[in-house]
Amino acid sequence: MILEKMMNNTPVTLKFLAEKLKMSVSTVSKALNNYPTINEYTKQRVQELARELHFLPNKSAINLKERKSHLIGIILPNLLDHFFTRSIYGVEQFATQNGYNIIISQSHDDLEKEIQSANMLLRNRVDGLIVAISKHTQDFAHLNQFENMGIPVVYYTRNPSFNLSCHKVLGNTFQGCYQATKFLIDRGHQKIAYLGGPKMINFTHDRFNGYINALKDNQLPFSSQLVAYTDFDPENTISAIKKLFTDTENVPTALVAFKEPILFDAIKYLKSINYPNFNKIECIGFGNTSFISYLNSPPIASIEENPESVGTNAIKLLLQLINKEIDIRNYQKIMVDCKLVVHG
Amino acid sequence: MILEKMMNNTPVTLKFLAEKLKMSVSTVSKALNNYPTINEYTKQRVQELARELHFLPNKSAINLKERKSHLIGIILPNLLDHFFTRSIYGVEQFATQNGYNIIISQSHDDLEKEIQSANMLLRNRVDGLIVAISKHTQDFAHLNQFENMGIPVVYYTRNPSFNLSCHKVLGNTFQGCYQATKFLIDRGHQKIAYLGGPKMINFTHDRFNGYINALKDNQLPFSSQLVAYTDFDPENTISAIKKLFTDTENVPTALVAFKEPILFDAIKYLKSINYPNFNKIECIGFGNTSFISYLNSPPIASIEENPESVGTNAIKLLLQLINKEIDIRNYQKIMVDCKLVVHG
DNA sequence: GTAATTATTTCAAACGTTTGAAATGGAGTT
DNA sequence: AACTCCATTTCAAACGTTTGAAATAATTAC
Repeated sequence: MILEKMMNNTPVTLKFLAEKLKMSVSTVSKALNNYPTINEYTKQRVQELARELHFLPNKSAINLKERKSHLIGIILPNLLDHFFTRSIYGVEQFATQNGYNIIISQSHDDLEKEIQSANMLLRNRVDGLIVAISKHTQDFAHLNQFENMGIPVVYYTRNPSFNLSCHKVLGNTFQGCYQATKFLIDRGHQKIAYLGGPKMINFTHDRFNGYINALKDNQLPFSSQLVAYTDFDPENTISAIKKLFTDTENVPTALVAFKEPILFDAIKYLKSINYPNFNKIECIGFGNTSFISYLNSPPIASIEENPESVGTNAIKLLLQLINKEIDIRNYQKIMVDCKLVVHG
Repeated sequence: MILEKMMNNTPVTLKFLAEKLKMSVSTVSKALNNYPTINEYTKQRVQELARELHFLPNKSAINLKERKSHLIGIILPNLLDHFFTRSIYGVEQFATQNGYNIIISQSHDDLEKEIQSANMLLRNRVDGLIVAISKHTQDFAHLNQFENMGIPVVYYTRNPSFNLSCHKVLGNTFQGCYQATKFLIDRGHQKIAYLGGPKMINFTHDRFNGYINALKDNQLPFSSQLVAYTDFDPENTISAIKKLFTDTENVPTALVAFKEPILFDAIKYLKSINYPNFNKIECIGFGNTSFISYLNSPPIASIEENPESVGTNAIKLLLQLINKEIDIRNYQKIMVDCKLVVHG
């Protein structure tokens, strides 16, 4: 009879177990949750039957009762950037360990999609949100809704550039860039170029400062001729590289770049024009892409941003906020150090 | 008064709206769901207040009532392989359009983690599952649970190699490999090597067959000297390449490889040993990696596997199964064609 | 003006849990 | 025999929706 019930897939609920065992639903519930007031023998009987019938508590019911979803929302620009996929790994691991599941949504760097994602996650009543904002996010109404409803939000990596009060977990991009520049200085370079990224991404400036400060701390002069900016469009990178390497007499011998794909575009171009002393130029970029070993003029080192650690820090902070171990208005800022990885 | 209630974040529920409007909960519910029996004016009033107070229906409650979670589970080996992240894009788009959210879990090619993921998704009562199994999955008990509970499962890309009855969406890897081989033949190559992947991945054999058939259809002889197998370990790729290119008199002039990273390892090695006529060798691999443009001995073409389309097909099939437009026991097999992308 | 019809709203149960309060059934005490 | 006390179990309400059936109000027909 029990088997029969299983077969025509009537769901196995507390009520069903209770009927089989001829006891009340609450006894069954409490037995499964190991309440001290329940008799040991009763617990055994209940747990045994539950196992036998593959009882799975219905999460929707629990969530409704507990007014929790046990869901963490993540909004990020895309899953094609390994920084983000690696960061998810850190989030997922820690979240799962603590009984939360994650629900990922890509904004594709589009504000409209980001708003949609936010609303979707809101409808799903996520217990918290981790977000790397799109390039175009200036207005935060769709994200502020969460805090207004008491749902904590942690901004990570990409975050509001103006100092909006919010929880942040960031790569210590200043330190990373400082370290890379210092490394090149220690190798004897005097003229180190800096190839910056889109100015609208908030940490662009921090990286530049890392570069500047390393120069200053080592008594090297700063020259604006050695600095250029680009974005992810290879054309613009080529223009920037022309400024730095060909249309100048202040020729650099080393280069620190905003991000590896940009650096690769730069290297590709220099190589394509047979730039004199090309293989003397030492380059470093943010990223530590796994493909580096296939390049045959690879960067000398990479600035590893430890995305897993950024993710882990973000979820840890978020869980503290959810559990009210930290007050939601007591805004936190966590920096995760970068690490210089020397190749070869 | 209304504002006050909003402020101390009492949740805005149907009941709350009903009280404000002095009508019953069911009227409010029906008004929001646009029931024809509800008076137009009433609908207006309800919808206006709902908008004003940012009413968001509680999904847990709806899910409980409807016995649905509106959640699609995805289990895949990892998010670092662009094939998978691109496939997710296809899934996400279509799922969202149809009112489903996706919840992604990585197995890291570990059976134990895959089992955990499966159980987690089961507890969350996903309405359907899309899965690319781990390399080590031989036993399917943890995945069969879903169908036993009436939850449809679509295997995609990686799927049970023996012809287990199940729904499958696969890249037409035979056709892709055939096309690539044919392309090389048409360019005049007579000796085309085939570098295969791990034999435990089910579609390895299909690719090989594509290669073989292209040779046969074009009256080229097959030689086992021109075939070698490897996995993702560069050491093994080097051994395979030695067999194919150096320890033989039957020297190939072209190469079809199982996957691009493997092909890159091969190219890197041949280059490193200054293989004679290196730049005459024409290579093709599965993948169409975005990094190809940075290589300076890039493959002549890529076999684009259209992961987005694989994803879209998987979710479309899954939704048909969920909606019972296709019987769950009426096992489907969908092939998604590859496309040869010629570089340069 | 009453009955019949139609439009609209409300009732009430259900989905599957959790949990404090109340009830039950002994055992131990006097 | 009546009482207290404890262990254990059950009751009942609640979480926020949905939805068919029932009730009510408004309109039309005769």
